[in-house]
Formats: sequence, structure tokens, C-alpha cells
Amino acid sequence: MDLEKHPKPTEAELEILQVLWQNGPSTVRFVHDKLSETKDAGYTTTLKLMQIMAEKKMLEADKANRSHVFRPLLKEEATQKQLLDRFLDSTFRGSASRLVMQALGNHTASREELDEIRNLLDKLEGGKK
Amino acid sequence: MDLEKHPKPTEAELEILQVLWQNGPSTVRFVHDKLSETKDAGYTTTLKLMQIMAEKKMLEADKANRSHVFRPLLKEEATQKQLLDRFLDSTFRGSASRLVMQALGNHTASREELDEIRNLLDKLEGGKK
DNA sequence: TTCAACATACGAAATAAATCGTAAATAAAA
DNA sequence: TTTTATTTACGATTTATTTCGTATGTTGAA
Repeated sequence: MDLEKHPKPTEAELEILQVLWQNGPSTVRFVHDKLSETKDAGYTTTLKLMQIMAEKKMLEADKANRSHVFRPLLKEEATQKQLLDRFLDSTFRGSASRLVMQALGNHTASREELDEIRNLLDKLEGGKK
Repeated sequence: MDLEKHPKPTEAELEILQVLWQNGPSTVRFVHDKLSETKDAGYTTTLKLMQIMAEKKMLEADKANRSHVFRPLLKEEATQKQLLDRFLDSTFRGSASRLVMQALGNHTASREELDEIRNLLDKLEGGKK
């Protein structure tokens, strides 16, 4: 069968997915230009990666025009959740609260974001009453 | 010089560090037995990894006895923070609150943990008044 | 002492990930 | 139309990581 439920994207693949999630279906050229802002690798490198990702069914290429347009087949939230699970496990031995504490402690969040989190806490804690 | 500030531990290295952080300085045998519970690789694989880690100054070996005793040179919290930064960046484009929301949403935390988090929120939000 | 169990040393193979070079096709420009 | 630029195809290389095999040394039990 080989259903390959959770194809963990590599670092480089994730970078590409991020561009697509943020900007919608895009050509290799576009993705590569975006990546070039922070990274430097040749055009064919990006191309090859995206082709491989298409093979792996992470992306789908629309080949109608000469410049193929790729769209992500993985959903951002689902992928984040999957990666978070792994990360939580490997780095925080599964303790979500320790991760949350660290994340909140070390990184700035706006007042609004903090309030949002507080609301979520209320809901969660409500369920535990 | 080659100071190598942030030697990002690989997955396998992290597993070894976890054992050492949890159990204190240990022999290869001990670490390998622990890892064997969830993973399967030969003894010499673990040995080799730990030797490489020692070269990289992630571990230090006490060679007084035949069975060398390895201790971690990286601190757990600092390493977690470092990995969290990268993860946050690559997976959540730097949005700590989104990560926190996902983490809280998908994973169970006890009442006490939730309260702890709430306290932290109070402190943080206090600082923003 | 002799043998079996267990330790480290270390080169090298296996695997995975990322990068690149070059060819061939197509399109756009001159 | 000829040339130049851009694109995909794709094999191959490079680099990183993980794994293992074998040699060799040490310890402890028979």
C-alpha cells in the first residue's frame, strides 16, 4: 500500500511550503526569488526540490503553461501540528506546558495575543472544573 | 578559532542528551539500553555517536575506568531554547502565540500546569500595562 | 591460565538531504 | 529568422547523518 501518512517535510521543503502557504500557488521562479532573500542556492536547486516534493505528493504542479505553477497539497495547520508533536516529544519529552512556558518566556507576544491565549486557558480550565 | 557557538544537536544526538539529562552521567551501555527501549540500533552505533558528540564538545568522557562515563556539556534549558527558536521560526514563522495556541489545543496539560501558565500570563501582561 | 563477555577505536558503508551542471525545449527579443 | 533568455529534465556530486563491521584491549569467571 505504502500510504505514507506523515511525510515529514525537511527544512528546505518546509521553507518552500511556507512560501506557498503565504503566497498561494506559485512558480519555481517566484519561490526561488523569495528564498533568495534569506538563503543562497541556485535556481535548479529550488526546482529540483519542488519536483521531488511533487513526486512525494507534497505539491502538485499545474503544467498547463511553460512555467509550472505549484500548489501545496499539505495543509499548513495540519503540518504544523504534526511537526509540533514530534518537536514536543523530542525536545520537551512531551511536556506541552514546559514548551509553552519557554515560548512565552522567551518571545514577545502582543497584548492581544496574550488575551487570546488567556481565553483558550479559560475554555480548557472550564472543561476541567 | 572555530568557536561554533550553536552546535545544533541532530535527532539522534538529542535522544542521547535526553537520557543524560534525565539520568545524569552515564556509560554508553546504560544510554544504549535506554535507547533500545524505543529504537533499535547496534551498540557500536550509540558508542560512535557519543564519541562524535564528545569531539564536538557536546559531551565529556571520564575515562578513568574502562567503561567511560559521559556527561552532557550542553544545558537542557539552553538547548531547548535554542531549538525552540529555530522551530518557531521555521514552522510558525516566528509567531509564538500561534505555537502556544496549537500546543495548548492539541495536548493535555494538567490544571496545575494551566495555572502556572496563567500566572506567567499575568506577569507578562502586567509588564505591558 | 584460558576463555567468554564486554569495552573502546576507527574506518567505512548505507542513507538521506541538498546542491549543482548540463542538455533540451520553448518563448521572447532583436 | 537568428539570438538570447528562461524553463524543465535529470543525472551526478557533495555534504550530513546514521549505521555497522572488525580489530584490539581489558576484565572476570571457569
